[in-house]
Amino acid sequence: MSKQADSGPASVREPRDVLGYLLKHAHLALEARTDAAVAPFGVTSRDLGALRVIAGGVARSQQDVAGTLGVDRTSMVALLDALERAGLVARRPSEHDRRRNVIGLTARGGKVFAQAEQASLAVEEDFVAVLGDHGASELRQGLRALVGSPATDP
Amino acid sequence: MSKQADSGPASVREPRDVLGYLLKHAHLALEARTDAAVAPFGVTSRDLGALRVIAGGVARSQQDVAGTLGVDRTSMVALLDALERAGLVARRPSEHDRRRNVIGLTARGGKVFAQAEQASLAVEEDFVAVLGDHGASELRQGLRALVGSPATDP
DNA sequence: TTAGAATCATCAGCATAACTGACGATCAGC
DNA sequence: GCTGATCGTCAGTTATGCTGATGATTCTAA
Repeated sequence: MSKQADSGPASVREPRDVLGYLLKHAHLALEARTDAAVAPFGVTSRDLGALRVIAGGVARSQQDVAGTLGVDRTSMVALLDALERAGLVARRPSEHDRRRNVIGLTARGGKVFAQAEQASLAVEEDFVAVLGDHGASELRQGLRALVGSPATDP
Repeated sequence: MSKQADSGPASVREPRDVLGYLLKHAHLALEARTDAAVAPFGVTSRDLGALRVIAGGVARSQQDVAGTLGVDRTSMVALLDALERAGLVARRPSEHDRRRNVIGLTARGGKVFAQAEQASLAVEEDFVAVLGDHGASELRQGLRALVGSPATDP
């Protein structure tokens, strides 16, 4: 053997001390619960994210929606294909720039979004309940600060 | 067109108000920075996570490592294949249970881990610097609480 | 003691999603 | 008007998770 090195020098971080681990697992846990909660409405948490941005009415194009969500532009094509097939959103070419598609919710899409969003909110509140009201809002505050600052590249 | 519904009723959450969005993007941002910081050592943030668990010396099998990290057991095979090919870890059959592989760091693996972990720590500290010491520790605290509570399934 | 169930590492196959690069259609600036 | 950039789309590659199967091994119970 002799190829095996000494491998427990006491100074090794526990996974629970690693921020990346915490962020990943918190996200996975919340996503799993959200997916379960919105599945009855025929959508996934991913779909709901897109519906939310579209409902916000700020996005001017598919790439706007994709960029806002951090989804790849080519994945957004398929995502919207599915939502359109399900009758939840409608694409129409922009009048000002016919390269762009303007995405809007259909009447049915609006209803589904409202219901799924309510379920998602309930899941979120339950998820952060252990922190208490104060702790929950501080967590959001902190995360917003992290996400808000793009980088420190010296 | 008439198929388009009213799509901006003011009550739509901004992405920044959605916990899932915040967790996902905070994780992605940190992961990207970590990957950049540890790349010079020939590993990814994913590799580093595995090295960390292995260095901890608690894992008794590949599946232990995979389970701790939340990585699929079948993906762990390929991950360890790569680390082994790079000479950073070594598999050997357990003496007590020869179905299991005991994974250990090689001497070189220990060095790479130490260097990459240091770089990763620096990235983390820089990443949470905007929160201040107090805010950073509160964030970790909150996340630990979220990850710690498995579920509330009524 | 031995037969059947369970566990571990591995592999193959499928699904999802990110990424790159290309294309046609369209727009903007010179 | 031309050139270059942008938008949606498609094709192909890669990475990862999941399921299910296999062989080797261990455990359990009769």
